[in-house]
Amino acid sequence: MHNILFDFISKYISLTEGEKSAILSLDLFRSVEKGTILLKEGQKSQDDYFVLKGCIRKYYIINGEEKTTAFFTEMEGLTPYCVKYNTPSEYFISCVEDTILTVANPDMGVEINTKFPKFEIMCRMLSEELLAKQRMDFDEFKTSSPEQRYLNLLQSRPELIQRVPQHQLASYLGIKPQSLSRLRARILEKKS
Amino acid sequence: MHNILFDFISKYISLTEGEKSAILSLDLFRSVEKGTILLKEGQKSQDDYFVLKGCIRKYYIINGEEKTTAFFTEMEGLTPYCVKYNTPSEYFISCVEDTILTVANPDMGVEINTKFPKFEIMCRMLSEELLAKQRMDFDEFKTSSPEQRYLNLLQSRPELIQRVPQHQLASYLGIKPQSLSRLRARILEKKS
DNA sequence: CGTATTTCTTAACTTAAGTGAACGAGTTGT
DNA sequence: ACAACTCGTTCACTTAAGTTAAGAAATACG
Repeated sequence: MHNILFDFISKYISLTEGEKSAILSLDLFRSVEKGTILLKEGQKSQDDYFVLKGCIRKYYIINGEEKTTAFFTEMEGLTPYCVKYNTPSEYFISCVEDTILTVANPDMGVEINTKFPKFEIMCRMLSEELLAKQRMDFDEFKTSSPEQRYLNLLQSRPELIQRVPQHQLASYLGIKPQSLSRLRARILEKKS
Repeated sequence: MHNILFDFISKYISLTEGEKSAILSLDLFRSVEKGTILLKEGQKSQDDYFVLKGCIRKYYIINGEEKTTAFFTEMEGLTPYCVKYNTPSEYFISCVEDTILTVANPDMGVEINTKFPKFEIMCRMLSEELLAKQRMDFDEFKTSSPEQRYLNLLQSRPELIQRVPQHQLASYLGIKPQSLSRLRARILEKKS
């Protein structure tokens, strides 16, 4: 389990054994059951998440309807907006599957960053990378039709379509479940 | 002009006079005419932009059609994807208005970050902030209809609607210019 | 100036997504 | 084993965006 985290970190910086044990001493690892809600709308939280195994989902409830805006799977992390700005959360986070993740809070971040300046560098690299990726994803979303977005997802994260219920996938694509069904039927028809 | 940049930086870290002159010695400032294309599709570039005054636009050309995905105005910065990954650019960047901006490259960043570690911290803070904002914007886009997105933009960046041609705004909202016209007419009708 | 070009709007028609309802398959709980 | 629920699909109908075309308004330019 720990190795998954250290393998990930090693993509950015190299760690000494001392640094590794400093991280382990923080006791970050959590195992969470499918369906567990990690964060609720209106709640204040200081927890950052990083998924080691499994899948978590971010969603809003708008006019009584769930609107899923993101899935985080292996090697993906999430700092909820409410953590950065210490405001009540606007959205929910729940586990799509049984999930193993790390839970950190900003205090730990500050502590680690002060002790080991290279973490500061890693955090910058990681944020910059995620920002670039996020902007790409946003651009792709804006410039595509729902059908194209579904086909893109089929290319880029085919496993997600298997792991996640259709109605959550639909709202992730910005459409209703019925439209996703229809759209898939349309694609099948075109192929034949 | 310099003060705009230093005021911005001072939101994150405080600078000594020595640090300020180190920045000024890099000769970052550029004045660019409306219509100038700063980056073309297919081109490799090492330039980061930060807008001090004016407005720049990022757009793709897909099937011969311009698809605008972002506008950057005062106090907003952009590191093109192709800079981070040293690949040919997938999009264009051009000036919507006469614009004053800073142009930096990663080497300067490395130089400054090594000399003044607090820049590293500022870069992390800035990236994290932009990432959080970007995710909020994406969520809002996904969870809204085109009409709602237009109304949101009217709230959040009213000046942009004045500064930018309608057809560019339309594609920024993910629709065709004709649909934007119609949608605006519809809103006016509702009000009365 | 006046002409050319770009930009915005309007209209008629097509296509696709939203809505409400119904149905069957699969799951949960008792 | 049965009832209750969730989930995905389908259908008929409504609404809004895409498409094509035309014309008005604003802008650029010789």
